[in-house]
Amino acid sequence: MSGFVYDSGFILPREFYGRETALVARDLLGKIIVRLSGNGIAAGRIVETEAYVRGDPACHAFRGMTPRNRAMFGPPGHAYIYFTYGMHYCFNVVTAEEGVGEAVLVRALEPLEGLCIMSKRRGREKNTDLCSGPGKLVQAMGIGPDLYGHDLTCEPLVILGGEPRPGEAVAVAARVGISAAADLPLRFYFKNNRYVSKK
DNA sequence: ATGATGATTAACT
DNA sequence: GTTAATCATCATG
Repeated sequence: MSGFVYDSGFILPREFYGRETALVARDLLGKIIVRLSGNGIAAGRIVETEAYVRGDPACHAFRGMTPRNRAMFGPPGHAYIYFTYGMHYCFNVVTAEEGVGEAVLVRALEPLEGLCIMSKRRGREKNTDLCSGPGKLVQAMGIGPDLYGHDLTCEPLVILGGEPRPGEAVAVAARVGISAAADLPLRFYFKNNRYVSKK
């Protein structure tokens, strides 16, 4: 392990995740995801999230547990990763309490470290096109189905503490790309941040 | 067994 | 703004 980002942070404790999902989604803004792999270290700051909660028809856990969503019903602080549109993976953090089935979708990161690795994985050069979307950041960070259910307090994929910068404001809006419960204000992002997936 | 759908992205017009 | 790419998952029969 190496890199200033990794050495300067602290790993978020499980208690951070074991709270109301919308709160976790909001508080995840500014936190840092670190991915260790054979290619080196990659890290990014979370700038956009969405909450998926109980009683929410847009939530993958809405109709109960299936082989696909079983990680959502596991302990908080673990990864729920799913495949969609026949070509993309998305990364979520399990929240609330075990057995409930709630999670936070991480929609965008501000790249901090390992920009070269990210560019290589993405096949794109522009910094703003590396992690500005749920499918993009998963690709840039080298996150795959092998990390399904992974404990995010452990390597090789961890989330470290971090705070909003002075003057950085949190915006709340409707979630992106869903048809059910499309009006709920469960999307959180940093206003005016260039790495957010959509304005 | 079959069919509709999707927490997306990139490439067009 | 529109659309093709591309397929696992899930509900239905």
